[in-house]
Amino acid sequence: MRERQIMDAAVDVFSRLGFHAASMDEISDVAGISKPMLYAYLGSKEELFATCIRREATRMMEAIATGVEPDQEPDVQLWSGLRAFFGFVGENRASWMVLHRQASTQGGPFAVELTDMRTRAVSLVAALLTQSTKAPATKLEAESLAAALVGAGESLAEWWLDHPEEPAGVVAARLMNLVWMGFGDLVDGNVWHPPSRR
Amino acid sequence: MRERQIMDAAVDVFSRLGFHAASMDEISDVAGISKPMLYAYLGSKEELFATCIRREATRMMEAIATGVEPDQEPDVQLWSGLRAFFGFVGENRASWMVLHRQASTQGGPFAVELTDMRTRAVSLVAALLTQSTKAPATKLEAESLAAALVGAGESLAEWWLDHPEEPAGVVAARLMNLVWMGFGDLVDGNVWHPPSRR
Amino acid sequence: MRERQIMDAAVDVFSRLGFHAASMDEISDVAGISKPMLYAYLGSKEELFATCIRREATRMMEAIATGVEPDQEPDVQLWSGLRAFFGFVGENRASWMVLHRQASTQGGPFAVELTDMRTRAVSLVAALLTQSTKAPATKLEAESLAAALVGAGESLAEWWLDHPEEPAGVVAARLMNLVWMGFGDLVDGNVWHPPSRR
Amino acid sequence: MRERQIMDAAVDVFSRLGFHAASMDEISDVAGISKPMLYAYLGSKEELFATCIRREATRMMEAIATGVEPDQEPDVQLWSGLRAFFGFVGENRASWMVLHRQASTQGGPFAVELTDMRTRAVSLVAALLTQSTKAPATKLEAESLAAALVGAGESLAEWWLDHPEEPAGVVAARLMNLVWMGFGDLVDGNVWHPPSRR
DNA sequence: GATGAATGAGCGTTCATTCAT
DNA sequence: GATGAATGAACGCTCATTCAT
Repeated sequence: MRERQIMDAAVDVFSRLGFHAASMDEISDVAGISKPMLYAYLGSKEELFATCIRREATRMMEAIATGVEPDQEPDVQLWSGLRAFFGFVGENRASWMVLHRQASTQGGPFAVELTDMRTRAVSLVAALLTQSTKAPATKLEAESLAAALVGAGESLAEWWLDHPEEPAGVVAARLMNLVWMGFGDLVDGNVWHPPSRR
Repeated sequence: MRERQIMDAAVDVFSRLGFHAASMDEISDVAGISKPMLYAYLGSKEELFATCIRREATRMMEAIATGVEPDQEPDVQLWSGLRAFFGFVGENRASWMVLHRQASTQGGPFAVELTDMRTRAVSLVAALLTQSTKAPATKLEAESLAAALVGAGESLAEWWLDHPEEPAGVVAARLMNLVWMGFGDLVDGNVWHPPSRR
Repeated sequence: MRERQIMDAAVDVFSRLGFHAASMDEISDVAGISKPMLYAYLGSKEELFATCIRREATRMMEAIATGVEPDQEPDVQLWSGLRAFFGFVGENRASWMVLHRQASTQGGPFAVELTDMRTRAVSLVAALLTQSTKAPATKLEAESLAAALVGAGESLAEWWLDHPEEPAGVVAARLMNLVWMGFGDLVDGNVWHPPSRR
Repeated sequence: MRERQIMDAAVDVFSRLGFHAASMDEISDVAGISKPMLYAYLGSKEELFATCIRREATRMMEAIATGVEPDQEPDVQLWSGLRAFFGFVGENRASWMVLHRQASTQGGPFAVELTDMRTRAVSLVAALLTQSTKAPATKLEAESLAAALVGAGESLAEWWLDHPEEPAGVVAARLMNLVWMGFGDLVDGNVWHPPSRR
């Protein structure tokens, strides 16, 4: 499909240059089509950007939803989710950047798309937290913890880009340990292991 | 100093409008000087922005360094660091926005400044982790965990911008609990408390 | 004929939107054909517009020629001509607008078509004037007076577009009185009446 | 004044090409300045056009107001007005075109400027007509006759451009004869003469 | 014969940047 | 040292015009 090829180019350019610095000229160049075609297929620059965000958000959420194992214990669920997340980021650097970085700086229409995705992600984590009988987490608490988790994931993913020798699983396990065990346990030498090794 | 007054204006305008939407005209207006002076003192728009980032990053690192209590137990050190961080963000919204939100979306020259700051923060936390006798963390492990923590802090701070009704202490405590106790303890109802209440 | 249907659409669109705002897309849409066909039949946008002007000018001149009664006294001839003119304008707003309003504002190629029509109209009136035995009008005099009369008619017709509540006959009679009796008689209360009431 | 020189260029270009076909590039070229200066001095294209119309309308009305002799008989007043009008048009072809032709085709903001001027012109003529005791002209009648007169003047002025050998006074006298004496008198050989020759 | 799909060229507008004073 | 005035270079967007089918 033609739209697909254009959006790929747009995600590439947006993630490299940011919304404002990206020019429709460059996007159409990268896509290998003329500017009028770009407008015919995807509308204005803002519409194009919003569409990019929506598409990438959906792709990532689907990757995570596919990877997660909903019938397992909470820790296993979180573990599978993180693994899926790092797997996706590892293979879709541009997607992730356009999705999160860029979208959060441009106000207005884009905030909606991002809020949508964050809400879905937060719901997932919040569900995990409130599943457990003993954790009477408020909505605000769950939300903020989810935000922290997402940020930790993002930051770690970025760090990972500078240390590509580490496999995705190791990086994911490291974050899993941080958020599940906490530094408190870690400094005591207690670590969390995937279920197969328990 | 003349530079000081110009930079204050720049941080104000950049944080309100973002890098691209901010115009040198407006910055010079707010600074109360003419545009040629602006260029004479701070160079190009990009240089000015990079300088802003550098200055604000330094201010923040200093605030944290001042707040942290280096002779205490690791958890107290972390806690005091987090409190200082969220305290700074709460009182310097403009600094923080220009620093983080804007810088992270503009490609190229600015990433360097941001990476610098993140590296310094990561080093601090990594030192904390390796201080502890029982944690045989490799340098790589410590660094990645620190990266995750810093990211969680950044992300939570950003979330906080949209929920200003929460007091700084509450937000900091929430992150402290997450990273010290871990979800594993949290779902069991175990929480971390500041030293005065132990 | 295919051309006929296209030109009808063109006159409609041109008169509604003006030359520049009218797009070949809209004209082909209204005509119910594809754009390549539009170009095949009528050439460029400028050619199409010129053709519209020519067609509508011809239609109008024919309407007037049909309405005029050449064997009557000069005043009756003039009267019947004016009546025919205002009758045509009243029933062909679109024609008239595209013809006059639009054509007169676009420079260059279109002026020719308009000048042609005006020349033909002026010739008719000039002939009327020189018919009369007692008027030793030079060719130049007759032509200039005719030009003035035609302009008065055009302008009054345009004024009429903004005051559609007036019947065609009243407007025509008003111009007839002006050009036949003159202000000199009008301010004395002398008016001209159509022959049936003499 | 810099504005003056820009407006002269704008009137020139607008009158040659029409509102839409005129480009800001060409106007700035003709004015001998850069496009940003054009925008700095006169605002957007629409504002520039409106300003042109306003200026030219004012110039013309002043020329006529200066030429007219308000304490004379109605016919002398009209005569002096017509003479002033043709004098102005003879020396300001571009002004007149941008003023009348162009303004009447563009809707919206420009109509206001034009309506203003037409209202002032119509008032003058209507005052002439209603001055005379015997002419109980309604407002509508006066307005329409004034429109016709204006159109006749315009058309004759245009005809004049193709016959530049005729002096302004002769052309003005011809229109004076038409509108004061009417064809009825003219075909009988009765003509109107300026007061000095009566 | 007819068209869907494509584009070259241009427009109005803005802004970082720099002379002339 | 300081500035008002000026501009080169883009940018988002549109449209008359034409291939490939």
